[in-house]
Amino acid sequence: MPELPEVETTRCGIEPHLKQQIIQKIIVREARLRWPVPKEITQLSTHTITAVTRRGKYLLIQTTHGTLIIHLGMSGSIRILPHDTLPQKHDHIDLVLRNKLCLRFTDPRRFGCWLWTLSDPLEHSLLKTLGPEPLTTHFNAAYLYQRTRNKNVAIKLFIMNSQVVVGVGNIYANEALFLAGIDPQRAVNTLEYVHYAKLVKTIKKVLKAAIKLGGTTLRDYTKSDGKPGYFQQTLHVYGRGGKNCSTCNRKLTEIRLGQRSTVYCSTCQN
DNA sequence: CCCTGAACCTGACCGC
DNA sequence: TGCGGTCAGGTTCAGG
Repeated sequence: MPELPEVETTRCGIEPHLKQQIIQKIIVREARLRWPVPKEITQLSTHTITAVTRRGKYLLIQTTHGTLIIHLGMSGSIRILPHDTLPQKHDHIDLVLRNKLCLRFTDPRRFGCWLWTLSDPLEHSLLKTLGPEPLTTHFNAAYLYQRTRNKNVAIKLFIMNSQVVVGVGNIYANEALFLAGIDPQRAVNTLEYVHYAKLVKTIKKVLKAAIKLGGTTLRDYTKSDGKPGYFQQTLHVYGRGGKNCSTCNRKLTEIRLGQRSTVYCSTCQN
Protein backbone atom coordinates (compact mmCIF):
# COMPACT_ATOMS: atom_id res chain seq x y z
CA MET A 1 0.00 0.00 0.00
CA PRO A 2 2.61 2.52 0.79
CA GLU A 3 4.74 4.68 -1.38
CA LEU A 4 6.46 7.76 -0.02
CA PRO A 5 3.27 9.87 0.31
CA GLU A 6 1.50 7.13 2.25
CA VAL A 7 4.50 6.63 4.54
CA GLU A 8 4.85 10.38 5.08
CA THR A 9 1.12 10.66 5.78
CA THR A 10 1.49 7.87 8.33
CA ARG A 11 4.51 9.57 9.90
CA CYS A 12 2.68 12.86 10.29
CA GLY A 13 -0.30 11.05 11.75
CA ILE A 14 1.61 9.15 14.42
CA GLU A 15 4.32 11.65 15.36
CA PRO A 16 2.22 13.86 17.67
CA HIS A 17 1.00 10.80 19.57
CA LEU A 18 4.46 9.31 20.03
CA LYS A 19 6.83 12.18 20.60
CA GLN A 20 8.17 12.41 24.18
CA GLN A 21 6.01 9.45 25.20
CA ILE A 22 7.33 6.51 27.18
CA ILE A 23 7.08 2.97 25.83
CA GLN A 24 5.29 0.62 28.20
CA LYS A 25 5.76 -2.54 26.16
CA ILE A 26 5.91 -3.97 22.67
CA ILE A 27 3.76 -7.00 21.91
CA VAL A 28 4.84 -9.17 18.98
CA ARG A 29 2.09 -11.61 18.02
CA GLU A 30 3.70 -12.66 14.74
CA ALA A 31 7.46 -12.34 14.33
CA ARG A 32 7.61 -13.79 10.81
CA LEU A 33 7.81 -10.60 8.77
CA ARG A 34 10.21 -9.92 5.91
CA TRP A 35 12.95 -10.65 8.41
CA PRO A 36 12.33 -12.17 11.84
CA VAL A 37 11.36 -9.45 14.32
CA PRO A 38 14.26 -9.22 16.80
CA LYS A 39 13.51 -10.37 20.36
CA GLU A 40 15.14 -7.30 21.92
CA ILE A 41 12.22 -5.10 20.93
CA THR A 42 9.95 -6.79 23.43
CA GLN A 43 12.24 -5.38 26.13
CA LEU A 44 12.11 -1.70 25.30
CA SER A 45 9.90 -0.61 28.18
CA THR A 46 10.76 2.72 29.82
CA HIS A 47 12.47 4.05 26.69
CA THR A 48 11.28 7.51 25.66
CA ILE A 49 10.50 8.24 22.01
CA THR A 50 12.51 11.24 20.92
CA ALA A 51 11.60 11.56 17.23
CA VAL A 52 9.59 9.97 14.42
CA THR A 53 11.32 10.45 11.08
CA ARG A 54 11.35 8.90 7.62
CA ARG A 55 14.03 7.84 5.15
CA GLY A 56 12.54 6.75 1.83
CA LYS A 57 9.74 4.38 2.74
CA TYR A 58 11.29 3.49 6.10
CA LEU A 59 9.80 4.94 9.29
CA LEU A 60 12.31 5.58 12.05
CA ILE A 61 11.06 5.70 15.62
CA GLN A 62 13.98 7.01 17.60
CA THR A 63 14.19 6.40 21.33
CA THR A 64 16.64 7.35 24.04
CA HIS A 65 18.33 3.95 23.64
CA GLY A 66 18.04 3.03 19.96
CA THR A 67 15.86 3.21 16.87
CA LEU A 68 13.03 1.11 15.50
CA ILE A 69 13.28 0.76 11.71
CA ILE A 70 9.87 0.01 10.23
CA HIS A 71 8.84 -0.72 6.64
CA LEU A 72 5.22 -1.24 5.58
CA GLY A 73 5.99 -3.51 2.63
CA MET A 74 3.09 -3.94 0.19
CA SER A 75 0.19 -4.34 2.58
CA GLY A 76 1.33 -2.86 5.89
CA SER A 77 -0.40 -0.08 7.78
CA ILE A 78 -0.21 1.60 11.15
CA ARG A 79 -2.98 3.00 13.31
CA ILE A 80 -3.12 4.71 16.69
CA LEU A 81 -5.70 3.10 18.97
CA PRO A 82 -6.71 2.93 22.63
CA HIS A 83 -4.43 0.29 24.23
CA ASP A 84 -7.30 -2.06 25.02
CA THR A 85 -8.60 -2.40 21.45
CA LEU A 86 -8.89 -6.10 20.58
CA PRO A 87 -6.45 -7.21 17.89
CA GLN A 88 -7.73 -8.64 14.61
CA LYS A 89 -6.17 -11.08 12.22
CA HIS A 90 -2.88 -9.73 10.79
CA ASP A 91 -2.43 -7.23 13.65
CA HIS A 92 1.13 -8.43 14.23
CA ILE A 93 2.71 -5.84 16.52
CA ASP A 94 1.55 -3.36 19.17
CA LEU A 95 3.75 -0.60 20.52
CA VAL A 96 1.98 0.29 23.75
CA LEU A 97 2.65 3.65 25.37
CA ARG A 98 2.42 4.52 29.03
CA ASN A 99 -0.24 7.10 28.04
CA LYS A 100 -2.61 4.22 27.14
CA LEU A 101 -2.34 4.66 23.38
CA CYS A 102 -1.21 1.85 21.15
CA LEU A 103 0.53 1.97 17.78
CA ARG A 104 -0.74 -1.09 15.96
CA PHE A 105 1.02 -2.62 12.93
CA THR A 106 -1.15 -4.61 10.53
CA ASP A 107 0.30 -6.42 7.52
CA PRO A 108 -1.55 -9.30 5.82
CA ARG A 109 1.24 -10.18 3.38
CA ARG A 110 4.06 -9.74 5.92
CA PHE A 111 6.45 -8.08 3.46
CA GLY A 112 7.00 -5.32 5.99
CA CYS A 113 9.68 -5.28 8.68
CA TRP A 114 10.41 -4.13 12.22
CA LEU A 115 14.10 -3.92 13.03
CA TRP A 116 16.06 -2.43 15.90
CA THR A 117 19.42 -0.69 15.90
CA LEU A 118 21.57 0.91 18.57
CA SER A 119 23.65 2.85 16.06
CA ASP A 120 22.87 5.52 13.49
CA PRO A 121 19.92 4.08 11.53
CA LEU A 122 21.12 5.82 8.36
CA GLU A 123 24.20 3.61 8.52
CA HIS A 124 22.11 0.45 8.64
CA SER A 125 22.78 -1.81 5.65
CA LEU A 126 19.22 -1.39 4.35
CA LEU A 127 19.38 2.41 4.44
CA LYS A 128 22.99 3.16 3.74
CA THR A 129 22.89 2.77 -0.04
CA LEU A 130 19.57 4.51 -0.62
CA GLY A 131 19.42 7.28 -3.21
CA PRO A 132 18.45 10.89 -2.40
CA GLU A 133 15.09 11.99 -1.07
CA PRO A 134 12.98 13.08 -4.05
CA LEU A 135 11.77 16.29 -2.38
CA THR A 136 15.25 17.65 -1.71
CA THR A 137 17.57 19.58 -4.01
CA HIS A 138 19.90 16.56 -4.09
CA PHE A 139 17.40 15.02 -6.47
CA ASN A 140 17.78 17.12 -9.60
CA ALA A 141 18.19 16.87 -13.36
CA ALA A 142 21.98 16.88 -13.33
CA TYR A 143 22.06 14.01 -10.84
CA LEU A 144 19.62 11.85 -12.81
CA TYR A 145 21.24 12.62 -16.14
CA GLN A 146 24.67 11.73 -14.83
CA ARG A 147 23.46 8.44 -13.36
CA THR A 148 21.78 7.34 -16.59
CA ARG A 149 24.77 7.55 -18.91
CA ASN A 150 25.96 4.10 -20.07
CA LYS A 151 22.81 2.46 -18.75
CA ASN A 152 20.14 0.75 -20.73
CA VAL A 153 17.21 0.10 -18.39
CA ALA A 154 13.70 1.35 -18.99
CA ILE A 155 13.14 4.75 -17.39
CA LYS A 156 10.26 3.49 -15.27
CA LEU A 157 12.39 0.77 -13.67
CA PHE A 158 15.16 3.29 -13.15
CA ILE A 159 13.08 5.78 -11.16
CA MET A 160 11.58 2.95 -9.13
CA ASN A 161 15.07 1.83 -8.07
CA SER A 162 15.59 3.03 -4.49
CA GLN A 163 19.35 3.22 -5.02
CA VAL A 164 18.60 5.95 -7.60
CA VAL A 165 15.88 7.84 -5.74
CA VAL A 166 13.73 6.72 -2.81
CA GLY A 167 9.99 6.71 -2.51
CA VAL A 168 8.83 6.40 -6.11
CA GLY A 169 6.68 3.27 -6.34
CA ASN A 170 4.44 1.91 -9.06
CA ILE A 171 1.60 4.41 -8.76
CA TYR A 172 3.70 7.56 -8.78
CA ALA A 173 6.16 6.25 -11.38
CA ASN A 174 3.27 5.74 -13.79
CA GLU A 175 1.79 9.13 -12.95
CA ALA A 176 5.05 11.10 -13.14
CA LEU A 177 5.97 9.60 -16.52
CA PHE A 178 2.54 10.48 -17.88
CA LEU A 179 2.86 14.08 -16.70
CA ALA A 180 6.37 14.25 -18.19
CA GLY A 181 5.21 12.82 -21.53
CA ILE A 182 7.83 10.04 -21.41
CA ASP A 183 7.24 6.45 -22.57
CA PRO A 184 7.94 4.21 -19.55
CA GLN A 185 9.83 1.71 -21.74
CA ARG A 186 12.26 4.29 -23.07
CA ALA A 187 15.88 3.32 -22.34
CA VAL A 188 17.46 5.83 -19.95
CA ASN A 189 20.48 6.54 -22.15
CA THR A 190 18.24 7.68 -25.03
CA LEU A 191 16.72 10.46 -22.92
CA GLU A 192 18.23 13.94 -22.96
CA TYR A 193 18.93 16.36 -20.12
CA VAL A 194 15.68 18.23 -20.81
CA HIS A 195 13.71 15.02 -20.29
CA TYR A 196 15.29 14.60 -16.87
CA ALA A 197 14.61 18.22 -15.98
CA LYS A 198 10.94 17.65 -16.79
CA LEU A 199 10.80 14.29 -15.05
CA VAL A 200 12.34 15.59 -11.84
CA LYS A 201 9.69 18.31 -11.80
CA THR A 202 6.79 15.90 -12.33
CA ILE A 203 8.05 13.43 -9.71
CA LYS A 204 8.27 16.21 -7.11
CA LYS A 205 4.91 17.59 -8.17
CA VAL A 206 3.05 14.29 -8.02
CA LEU A 207 4.56 13.30 -4.65
CA LYS A 208 3.82 16.69 -3.10
CA ALA A 209 0.24 16.64 -4.37
CA ALA A 210 -0.29 13.13 -3.01
CA ILE A 211 1.10 14.05 0.42
CA LYS A 212 -1.22 17.04 0.50
CA LEU A 213 -4.24 14.81 -0.16
CA GLY A 214 -3.23 12.22 2.44
CA GLY A 215 -1.92 9.64 -0.04
CA THR A 216 -3.69 7.23 -2.36
CA THR A 217 -6.35 4.92 -0.98
CA LEU A 218 -6.86 1.71 -2.96
CA ARG A 219 -8.45 -1.41 -1.54
CA ASP A 220 -8.05 -1.21 2.22
CA TYR A 221 -5.38 1.43 2.85
CA THR A 222 -6.30 4.07 5.38
CA LYS A 223 -4.31 6.65 7.26
CA SER A 224 -3.23 6.23 10.88
CA ASP A 225 -6.55 7.71 12.01
CA GLY A 226 -8.51 5.19 9.91
CA LYS A 227 -9.54 7.72 7.24
CA PRO A 228 -8.76 7.30 3.53
CA GLY A 229 -6.45 9.45 1.38
CA TYR A 230 -7.87 11.17 -1.67
CA PHE A 231 -5.12 11.18 -4.27
CA GLN A 232 -6.67 8.26 -6.18
CA GLN A 233 -9.27 10.71 -7.49
CA THR A 234 -6.54 12.52 -9.38
CA LEU A 235 -4.82 9.50 -10.97
CA HIS A 236 -4.34 9.90 -14.72
CA VAL A 237 -3.05 6.46 -15.72
CA TYR A 238 -2.52 4.12 -12.77
CA GLY A 239 -5.34 1.58 -12.68
CA ARG A 240 -6.88 3.07 -15.85
CA GLY A 241 -5.61 0.65 -18.51
CA GLY A 242 -8.04 0.52 -21.47
CA LYS A 243 -9.77 3.72 -20.37
CA ASN A 244 -9.33 7.00 -22.23
CA CYS A 245 -6.37 9.35 -21.89
CA SER A 246 -7.41 12.52 -20.07
CA THR A 247 -5.40 14.58 -22.58
CA CYS A 248 -6.03 13.08 -26.05
CA ASN A 249 -8.97 10.78 -25.29
CA ARG A 250 -7.34 7.70 -26.92
CA LYS A 251 -7.22 4.35 -25.14
CA LEU A 252 -4.46 3.98 -22.54
CA THR A 253 -2.04 1.08 -23.10
CA GLU A 254 -1.30 -1.42 -20.32
CA ILE A 255 1.88 -3.52 -20.35
CA ARG A 256 4.12 -5.23 -17.80
CA LEU A 257 7.51 -3.82 -17.06
CA GLY A 258 9.73 -5.54 -14.52
CA GLN A 259 6.74 -7.58 -13.34
CA ARG A 260 4.76 -4.44 -12.56
CA SER A 261 1.66 -3.20 -14.29
CA THR A 262 2.44 -0.15 -16.40
CA VAL A 263 -0.14 2.15 -17.95
CA TYR A 264 0.64 4.92 -20.39
CA CYS A 265 -0.66 6.83 -23.40
CA SER A 266 1.16 5.78 -26.58
CA THR A 267 0.18 9.09 -28.16
CA CYS A 268 1.12 11.53 -25.40
CA GLN A 269 4.17 9.66 -24.08
CA ASN A 270 7.23 9.17 -26.29
C1' DC B 1 29.00 -4.02 -12.94
C1' DC B 2 24.44 -4.45 -15.35
C1' DC B 3 20.17 -6.40 -15.82
C1' DT B 4 16.28 -9.85 -15.35
C1' DG B 5 13.31 -12.73 -13.00
C1' DA B 6 12.17 -15.44 -8.84
C1' DA B 7 10.98 -15.21 -4.24
C1' DC B 8 8.72 -13.74 0.05
C1' DC B 9 2.85 -13.98 1.57
C1' DT B 10 -2.25 -13.38 1.89
C1' DG B 11 -6.50 -12.12 -0.08
C1' DA B 12 -9.60 -10.46 -3.69
C1' DC B 13 -11.48 -11.28 -7.93
C1' DC B 14 -12.65 -13.58 -12.35
C1' DG B 15 -13.87 -17.33 -15.44
C1' DC B 16 -15.25 -22.03 -15.70
C1' DT C 1 -20.02 -23.26 -4.24
C1' DG C 2 -15.41 -24.56 -5.45
C1' DC C 3 -11.09 -24.44 -7.92
C1' DG C 4 -7.35 -22.60 -10.38
C1' DG C 5 -5.27 -18.68 -12.24
C1' DT C 6 -3.97 -13.77 -11.92
C1' DC C 7 -3.18 -9.63 -9.69
C1' DA C 8 -1.86 -6.30 -5.80
C1' DG C 9 0.99 0.04 -3.32
C1' DG C 10 7.96 -3.42 -2.27
C1' DT C 11 12.39 -5.08 -1.98
C1' DT C 12 16.22 -8.47 -1.83
C1' DC C 13 18.67 -11.93 -3.85
C1' DA C 14 20.52 -15.36 -7.22
C1' DG C 15 22.24 -15.99 -11.56
C1' DG C 16 23.29 -15.08 -16.50
